[in-house]
Amino acid sequence: MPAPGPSAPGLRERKKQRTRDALIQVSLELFTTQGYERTTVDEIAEAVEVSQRTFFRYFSSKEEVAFAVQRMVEEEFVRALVRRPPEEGPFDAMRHAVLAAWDDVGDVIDRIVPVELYLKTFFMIESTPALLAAHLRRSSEMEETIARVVARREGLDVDADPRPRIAVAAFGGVMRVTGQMWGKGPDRTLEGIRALTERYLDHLGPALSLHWREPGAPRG
Amino acid sequence: MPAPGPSAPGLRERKKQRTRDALIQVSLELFTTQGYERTTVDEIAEAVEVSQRTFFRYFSSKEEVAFAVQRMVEEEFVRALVRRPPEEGPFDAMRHAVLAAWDDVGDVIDRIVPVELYLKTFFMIESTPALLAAHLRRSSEMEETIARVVARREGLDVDADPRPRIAVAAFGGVMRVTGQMWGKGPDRTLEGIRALTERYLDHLGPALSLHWREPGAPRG
DNA sequence: TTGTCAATTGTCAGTGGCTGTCACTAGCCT
DNA sequence: AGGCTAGTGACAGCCACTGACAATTGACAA
Repeated sequence: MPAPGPSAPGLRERKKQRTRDALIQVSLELFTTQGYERTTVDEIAEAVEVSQRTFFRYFSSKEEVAFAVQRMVEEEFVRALVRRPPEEGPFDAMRHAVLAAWDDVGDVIDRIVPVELYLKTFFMIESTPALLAAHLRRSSEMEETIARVVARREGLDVDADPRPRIAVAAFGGVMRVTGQMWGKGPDRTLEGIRALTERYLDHLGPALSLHWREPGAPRG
Repeated sequence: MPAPGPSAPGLRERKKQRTRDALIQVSLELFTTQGYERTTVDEIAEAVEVSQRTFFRYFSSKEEVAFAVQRMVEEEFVRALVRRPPEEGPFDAMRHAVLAAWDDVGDVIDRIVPVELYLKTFFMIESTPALLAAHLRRSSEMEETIARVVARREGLDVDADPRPRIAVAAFGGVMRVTGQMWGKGPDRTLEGIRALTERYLDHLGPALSLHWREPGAPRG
């Protein structure tokens, strides 16, 4: 019997992982080629050779599978943010975290699906009303998470001081515009969105990168 | 035959309007008392004594009816923004427009449903995932509209200069946080949300209210 | 190896949002 | 009065999603 190292989680577990990956891959492929609405869950299930019921055991909704990869990207960003040195101000930290995340996600994504497919998916999300709505809700949850991280970095209480949430909301707003504009523009590559991120943040930065710890902080 | 003045749009038209208003009122009442998900379209239709099919002829989805009043509020804001004097900077204009809108919407809403019901609806939207998603997507469309208004005011081209969209995104982000915090807080009145709006915008203002027309404007 | 347990899956039936179709009713207009 | 047509109801059907139960299969111990 082989020692169950960290790379041998048992047959059952591996099978599950394979099914999950297959569902993601097939879903994104169908979504990006035929469109999200024109793809039925039955179709996906059939292509992966599982029952429709099983699909819903892996993903609680058709929407969720569309965000499976996106979720990894977001987690990468949060990790990057937590890693930023504490002496950085909130905006610098967020800014550097996004850019660092864009540098690293390529590898992370490639472990599940081709980066190309992820980019197409991202574009599809932006242009499918139902998915755009879901995306924005997810972003908003994300912002809450980030606001808490920022607050912790600054030693503040999110519920007592509105500044973390406000700053993150403004930052998030810019990130969303970046995503939209990237989708509309011609350069649909990872480098493209990274460059755009940098450029757009430059517009907000000069106006917002004040240090909160300095005197003159606004009242509670 | 009575002269069809502006207040006499024909029996058929009036009947339609009454059906529509009834659908809105009943829907919001049911949504806010039983919850959105636990209210079926059949239920609404039955209460108004129309067929389910007719409901969908008035509103393209169950979601849409939930935003019928919200839509009026948004339109009020855009009107207020357009009315702002051109010498005001973008942020001052948006800020004053929101506050002016909060002052006026009371009357506008009351023509259709009690303001009380609208406030309860607003709260319900914030706390129902499916509606929150829809709300955010609508907000994002709203921001695009506003960005164009702002750009026109400043004599800019939205597609050439990213600043209008970025500024509006940041502003919109703060407005959304305001809505959320209002929902979580104790003071669920129109005055409450107006005050909170003012307070939160004060936090962003000092950092962002620079004049774009001054020298030192960022590059393209 | 084999039997048992528990996790995973398939099948089936049902709910609810939403759409197309078609016949019918009722306001409108000459 | 009578034809026209907007608005409606009734019906059938698609699809996302869920609960319940039975069948299967990997895990693990005897």
